[in-house]
Amino acid sequence: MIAEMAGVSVSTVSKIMNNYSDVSEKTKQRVLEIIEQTGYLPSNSAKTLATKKSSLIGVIFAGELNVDFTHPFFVEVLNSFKKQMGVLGYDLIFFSNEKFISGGDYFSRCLHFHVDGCVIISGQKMENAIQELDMSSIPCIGVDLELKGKKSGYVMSDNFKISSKVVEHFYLLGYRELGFIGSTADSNISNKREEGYIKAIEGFGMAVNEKWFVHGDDFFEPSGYAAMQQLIQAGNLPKAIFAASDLLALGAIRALKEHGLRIPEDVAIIGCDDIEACKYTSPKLTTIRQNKERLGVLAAHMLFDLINNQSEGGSFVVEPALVIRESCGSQNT
Amino acid sequence: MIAEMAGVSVSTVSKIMNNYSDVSEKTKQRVLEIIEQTGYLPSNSAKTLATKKSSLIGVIFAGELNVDFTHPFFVEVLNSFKKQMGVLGYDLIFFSNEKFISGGDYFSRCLHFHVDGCVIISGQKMENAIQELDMSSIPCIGVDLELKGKKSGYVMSDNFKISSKVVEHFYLLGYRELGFIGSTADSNISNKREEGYIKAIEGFGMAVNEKWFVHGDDFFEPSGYAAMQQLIQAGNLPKAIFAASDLLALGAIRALKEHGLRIPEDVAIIGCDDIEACKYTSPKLTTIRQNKERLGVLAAHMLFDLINNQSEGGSFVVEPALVIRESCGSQNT
DNA sequence: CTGAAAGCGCTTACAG
DNA sequence: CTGAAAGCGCTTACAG
Repeated sequence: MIAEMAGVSVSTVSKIMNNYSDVSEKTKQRVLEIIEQTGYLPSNSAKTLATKKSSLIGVIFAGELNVDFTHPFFVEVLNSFKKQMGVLGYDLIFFSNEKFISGGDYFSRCLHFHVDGCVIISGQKMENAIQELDMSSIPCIGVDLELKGKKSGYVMSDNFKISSKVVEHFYLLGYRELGFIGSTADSNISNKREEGYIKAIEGFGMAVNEKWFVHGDDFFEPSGYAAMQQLIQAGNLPKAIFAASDLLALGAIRALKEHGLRIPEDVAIIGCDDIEACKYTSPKLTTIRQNKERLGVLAAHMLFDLINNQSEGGSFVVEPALVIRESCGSQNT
Repeated sequence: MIAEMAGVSVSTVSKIMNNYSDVSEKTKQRVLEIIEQTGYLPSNSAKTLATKKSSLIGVIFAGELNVDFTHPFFVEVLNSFKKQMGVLGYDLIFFSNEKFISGGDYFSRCLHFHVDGCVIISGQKMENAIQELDMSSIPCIGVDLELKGKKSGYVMSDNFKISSKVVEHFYLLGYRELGFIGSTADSNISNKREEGYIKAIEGFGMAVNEKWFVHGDDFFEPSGYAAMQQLIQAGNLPKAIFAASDLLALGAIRALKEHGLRIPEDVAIIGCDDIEACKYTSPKLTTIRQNKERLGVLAAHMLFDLINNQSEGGSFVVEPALVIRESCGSQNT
């Protein structure tokens, strides 16, 4: 350790760096000064090796069809997560999802890097490696992913409430023939929204017409386009459609426009997420806002508490909000 | 090391893990088998401590006003970079840009984590810490950032060519009154595009009207909106505008629409980057595509070579391409 | 072909 | 209040 320029032992320096109390104020000041001058930062690997703590959080894009930096929703919660984790003193390490050169599932890789905890971003077709991690002693927080392990927790929006807000809005505007565009059946989130949607429709005493429920391969724009095409092909469109993501909604709008259909005059649309793009489309997209910032901050704090044994895991559900723009009009009161 | 279940020494196991040749095939097989069974992965921190190599690449969002995961252009090159780095055997670590709890500039933090190299994403208002890193012996690759250090290099699109393609397209469509929307004067990239734009306009023998050159605070949508407002306020609009980013262009379009102006009939627009959103707007945005995937892959390979001393730094410039959609029409031949 | 030993830069009981 | 020593889990000369 370079800091023996101060003429003290390594142990003493170590104690100072770690804010132990049993050091004389005098030597403490002297050492601190030298540290300041040299811009010294202890080697992370040595520290990690000695303590088994790395101040590193692993981030994992789970699922075979996984989300990446390109995903407008998750990327925003990740952004907020990263910031919050930064002020808590952690850096992030992103695991490459390609098969690691030296092999190794997520769990071994967590050990390998001694990460203090992980955040796992939901994707499609979950691999077993995620389960293994979930069940391990490594603290994990799922985003839109219901982790059940002892040292795990998760955050997500209240998906049932999302759907009921959509239905309520449609209902109040006079729409009675409601359709739905979701993702595949192996998407838990899509299923939840669909289920909630159906419940809400029935709750309002309207009829559920299964023909108007279609599904893409994922949550992206082309899937929305394809799903809408399918609906248009079948003829007899619903008056209003809830798309389980904004991107899906944008795809649907593109298909509608290509067929000369107007939004909202012919078909009203509500998306979900409130990504940036909603504001720039025409018509501007009415949607359900997921509080991405809050999801990220919450995930960070939960993970922090888990790491420091101040909590037992569990979940946090955040409140969604309807954002009214132009894609539903305001007809019929 | 757990693997002494094999009845050999740590040294031997180490040699096997590192593919040294001087090990008998027999013991090698035996050890490999045990490794396979236990799913053993060596501790990264111990290895790093011993070798000074971490197989970690630091990613830095540079500048006080820095880009983050939310930026549609950089995020795509990062995505491609991450994938490529993954197959090369590296994981990524993201430095929190908030002041690190224990202090430390980028250089110390690189030492701290023993990163093998860094990728630095351009932002606005570069801090000195970046220069320090650039000049250090740590391999660095800048994205849209001209690093000059001995162990540094950078990738970017050919910004002059970007501008000349824009002008050529405008010219061929008959537009003669050309405007420009850029970012602040401290953005090197914006300046390059503006400079190239002016040169190209003059090259085609057209007049440069400075009144039609305006600037926002950054490359984001609201800046484009504000800049366009300014132009509209001033009256006497140009016939065609080149915006230095797609987001800037989208903002400009929004302002134009609010004033009842039509695109491209009243004003034609070309953006830059070719982000996803270009396809979903109306009109769909004509733009210059930056090959984000290639930029990322190139950055990864250059960094790899720098790390392995197979190159001396330098730069790579990638070819941009015009993508014609709807925001320029095709009038006047 | 194999292993004992030193070293990487820290932390943590433990003496003094 | 301070320091010597062992240990964290690897790698790398160096002997054998």
